[in-house]
Amino acid sequence: MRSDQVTIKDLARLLNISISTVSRALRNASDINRETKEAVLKLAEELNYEPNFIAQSLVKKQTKMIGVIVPAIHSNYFSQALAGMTDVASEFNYHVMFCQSNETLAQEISSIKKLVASNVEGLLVSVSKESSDICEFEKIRQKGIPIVMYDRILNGFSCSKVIVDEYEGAYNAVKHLIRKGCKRIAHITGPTDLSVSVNRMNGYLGALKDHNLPIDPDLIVIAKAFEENALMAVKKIMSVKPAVDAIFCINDLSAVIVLKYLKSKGIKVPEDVRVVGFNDDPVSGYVEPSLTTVMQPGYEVGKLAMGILIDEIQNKNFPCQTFRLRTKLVIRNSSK
Amino acid sequence: MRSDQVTIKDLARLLNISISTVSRALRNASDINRETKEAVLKLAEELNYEPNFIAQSLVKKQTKMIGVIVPAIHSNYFSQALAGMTDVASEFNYHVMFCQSNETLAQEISSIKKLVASNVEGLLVSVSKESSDICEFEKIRQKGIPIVMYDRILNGFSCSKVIVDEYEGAYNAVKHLIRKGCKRIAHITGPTDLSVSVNRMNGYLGALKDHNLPIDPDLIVIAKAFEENALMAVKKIMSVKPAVDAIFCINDLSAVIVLKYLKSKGIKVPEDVRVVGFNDDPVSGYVEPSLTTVMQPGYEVGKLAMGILIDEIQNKNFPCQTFRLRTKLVIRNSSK
DNA sequence: CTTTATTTCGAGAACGTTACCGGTAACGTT
DNA sequence: AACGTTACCGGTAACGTTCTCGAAATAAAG
Repeated sequence: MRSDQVTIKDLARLLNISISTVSRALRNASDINRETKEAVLKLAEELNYEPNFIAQSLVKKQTKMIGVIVPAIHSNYFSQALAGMTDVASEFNYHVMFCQSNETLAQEISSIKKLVASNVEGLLVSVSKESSDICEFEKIRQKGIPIVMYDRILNGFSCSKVIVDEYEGAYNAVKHLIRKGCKRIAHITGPTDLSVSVNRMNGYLGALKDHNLPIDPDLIVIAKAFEENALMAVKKIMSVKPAVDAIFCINDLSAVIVLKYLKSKGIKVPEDVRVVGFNDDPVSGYVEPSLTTVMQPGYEVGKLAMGILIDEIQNKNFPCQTFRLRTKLVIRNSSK
Repeated sequence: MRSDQVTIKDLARLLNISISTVSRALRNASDINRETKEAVLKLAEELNYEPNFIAQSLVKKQTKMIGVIVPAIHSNYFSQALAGMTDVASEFNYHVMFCQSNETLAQEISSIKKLVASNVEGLLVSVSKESSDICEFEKIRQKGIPIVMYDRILNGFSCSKVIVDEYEGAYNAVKHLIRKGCKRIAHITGPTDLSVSVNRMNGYLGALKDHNLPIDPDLIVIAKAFEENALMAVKKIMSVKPAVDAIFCINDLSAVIVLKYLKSKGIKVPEDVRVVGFNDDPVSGYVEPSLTTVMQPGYEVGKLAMGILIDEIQNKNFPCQTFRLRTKLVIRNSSK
């Protein structure tokens, strides 16, 4: 903040009128003479006057700032979401203040506190993998600050939420495999307490059930840290008899590891085993064979979440609806 | 901003002391009695008092906010940089307000204006592909707001800059190819007015010259929109006689397209043609064969740039140095 | 017991703006 | 001539802090 800033006072002094009049002229109120108003505007232009946003914030009690918490900004999906958010925010003249939680609860909480302390008017949060506690968020809401959760939500906390329909995405992916004639479809999932794991797993189970395929517990393997444990998982899966003819992976990076392993073992994809991932990460278009995957509309999630939040801020009502965006199955060579 | 906020006034009233004393207690000044100070702190804790950041900003003339402009937030490199920035910022208790230029000059300018109007204390900018005009930035600096440019810099504008040594990166990549025995090394470059193109091209030329290899203009092909024109470029290159034995690409995505084309034509990589990219995009580890590439330390660029900016803000001196971070050649199968 | 130093505190201005309340012309109406 | 409208404008209090200055209370020194 510069100290040489031109203020409303300077304009008033130079024009020999009161600061109230200048203020009125600037935010074109009704009770002001056209000529004086024009004089003020002209001088303001000449002196390059810019209203002091901080001072305005103080009296109007609004900062036009929105806090966004992202688990990890590298990650194609979240950066897409962030892009959607900033686009909508700037359309409505809001600013976004942005923090990373780096997937830890501690950083998440400290970020939230910082954002609240900077008087954000609303919060957009996707919780870290560690988070399950509601009470921190309850505190924020008690202060009257609206929260919209996106993607990684906390079920116990009531607020507006924007998520993608992972169940349907997984369901359609597995249905696609079944239509291709697969009968023994394995699933590599994540930790059972994560909503991503649960939703995608349920979609998998639902599709099997609806198509009268038996559910074989041996074909469901947990990869605790996702791609880091995917290799172990695929090894385990490929050792099961009778052999599987498809693997549905919780995300693309795991699927890529699976593809690599299968190739190293001389197992042909998609002829011997079909593989499907989740996310539509850029890699999936580049691997060999290219990977069939479930596209999540990250940009749209961001746009919608920000739109809802701004609406809640401006209308001061909090409907607590949950919006579920649809995924899209992107069929590539790994399942053809 | 909530209206039910506990203020310093409330504390004063409840304790029957003046607001000045409360203020002193809160920012532990020297001239205050230990007991009263403790009483204030205790009550503040009980009532959950949080200082009003806006009010503090107004009188202290500092907002603790830094504006960051990114050409495009999706893009692994820039999101890495952003991660580095936010990490450093939060370490020094600064906040980052973030805008996208989406590679257009218009959005870049409007973003800058918005950020300045919100009283950011400094600006971190990577210019869009369209930008070449200095005067907008001159205006900002005249207001006393420090600017640090990172990655995509404007040479004509004097400020601190953080870039990666693309020349050296390209030079080493080409040297690596030469060491592998390559003699006819082609280069797919970008538009000639972009600094990325120029720097990498110069590195390529430098390495050839230093190793006494002739420069063949037929082997340098411009792909105007990078990867979108890479296919045409590689076709042109492969039609040149005598045949090339290596292709150095301006970025990884172009290189991946090159790899695909060569594979489709039955040309073996690295046996017939070696390929090297630039950026160390995540894809490069997943393609087949995996891609040798030049790693740019995005996270470090962000950290360093933010560190310099904060230093300039706090010490109010603007040394206008240029920092050049080193790249790292990541050797994978496409050049082995 | 006065004088001086030290500690502790309060009053009030300031930061730049908005918003409310009232005042003064000028004009028209009765 | 007295009154009511209207149009325009100024004074001033807020918003929640920090900061300077001086005053009061206490302690130390003579």
